[in-house]
Amino acid sequence: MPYRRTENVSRRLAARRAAIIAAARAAASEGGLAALQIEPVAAKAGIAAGTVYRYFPGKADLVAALLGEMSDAEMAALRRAAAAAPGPLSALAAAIMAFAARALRDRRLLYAAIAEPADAELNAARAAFRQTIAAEFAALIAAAASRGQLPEQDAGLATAALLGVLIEGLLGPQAPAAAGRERDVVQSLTLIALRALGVADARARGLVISNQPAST
Amino acid sequence: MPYRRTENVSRRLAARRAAIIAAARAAASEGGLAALQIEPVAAKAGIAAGTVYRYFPGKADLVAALLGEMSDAEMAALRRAAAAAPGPLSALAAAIMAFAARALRDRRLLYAAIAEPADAELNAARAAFRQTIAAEFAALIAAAASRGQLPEQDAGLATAALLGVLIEGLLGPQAPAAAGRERDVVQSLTLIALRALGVADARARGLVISNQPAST
DNA sequence: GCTTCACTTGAATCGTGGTTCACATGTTGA
DNA sequence: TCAACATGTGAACCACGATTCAAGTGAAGC
Repeated sequence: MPYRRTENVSRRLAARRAAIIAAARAAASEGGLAALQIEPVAAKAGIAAGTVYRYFPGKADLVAALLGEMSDAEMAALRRAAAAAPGPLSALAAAIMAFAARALRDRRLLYAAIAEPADAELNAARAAFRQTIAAEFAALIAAAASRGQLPEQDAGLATAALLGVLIEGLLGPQAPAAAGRERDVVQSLTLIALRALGVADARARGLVISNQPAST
Repeated sequence: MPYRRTENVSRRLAARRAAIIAAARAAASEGGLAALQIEPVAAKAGIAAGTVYRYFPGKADLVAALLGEMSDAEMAALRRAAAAAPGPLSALAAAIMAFAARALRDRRLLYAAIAEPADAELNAARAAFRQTIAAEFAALIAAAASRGQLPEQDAGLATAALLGVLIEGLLGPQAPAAAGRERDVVQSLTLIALRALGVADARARGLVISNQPAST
């Protein structure tokens, strides 16, 4: 039996798989979904187009893998931000700011992932991505609501609205004007988001300021 | 000179053009953008595929025409709703409710028009559609702000956020649960939207109730 | 070195749906 | 009815990009 997959080879394969996903991320980040094509991605990863299909059954699976990675990273960041806050409402504010700050760091990529007009095949993967983030925010909202720090309201609608504020405010057509004043945008948008959820203006301003730096 | 276009023919042509747009609208309303294809639309309009190109240079132009019609209708409805209100803030609330109520009347169509993953060609037309609506809301926001009924804030961001609340709340993935309780959704979402803009919770509730029926 | 597979290649294939165009049919004014 | 032109037709064409696959390359064990 003259062939068995070696540890060494396994590592190489895994690395290549990761390289393909990284190439896909880079392509989407640079040129949006339009640039997320098999041939260019393969070229970026230094392999032939056909090889991609050794690692992913189809394009949809590749995109799903990329979105999965992004989803994990996003969730981790939100949790980290929330965990560092003193209370539920502050945690919610921190998570919102973290999301906004991260989004502005690579707007094109997030736009591609969450909002860019795309093939219907991607919708399932995209829905999962959105759902993951939505669930995270929903939990934070629920926590704050259970302490009476938010008014009674339809949780699903509130979560959707929050996502809407963030998506449209960060990625929407008027957002491009934000270059250079990311800090401002993050703070203003967080203020708006908190108000939308029912936090009084004055209180919201305080939360925005107390969660100041919003790095990472 | 043995041919000159007759009044009669002109009317027929105009009617057919309108029929094509209507067919496109129906297709999008029933099957989303995926159903908005030349051949099916032509069939719906009772003509051959090639004939569509006598009326529109290309698919993008057809879609643009449809979006233009929708845009006009939407703007008229918003203005009508706002005009009937007693003051600027009430007008804003009325417009928001009108938009939400109309959106729920044909969610699929609006989703196709504003948010559904689509070909990049449509983006220009779609952007114009969004821009029209955004401008309308921006004007209402500005009017209310100039009377001191809204706090100082970045107008563009506020408008984007408002659109985000509406789009995501009405058309987003979690929206489908709304069947049967449209009235509730319209009111809750309007409340959230007004709060996002800086209207205090209590005041916002009053505005939502006073603009009650939100018909048309 | 040699056999046996896994992995890689990239040109050819394929499906999709918008667009074209040679031809057919209508319409007008004489 | 006829000439001249507009309008309608739908099958053929085309571009695009995902996917396939027969042939080439490389690693593992003998």
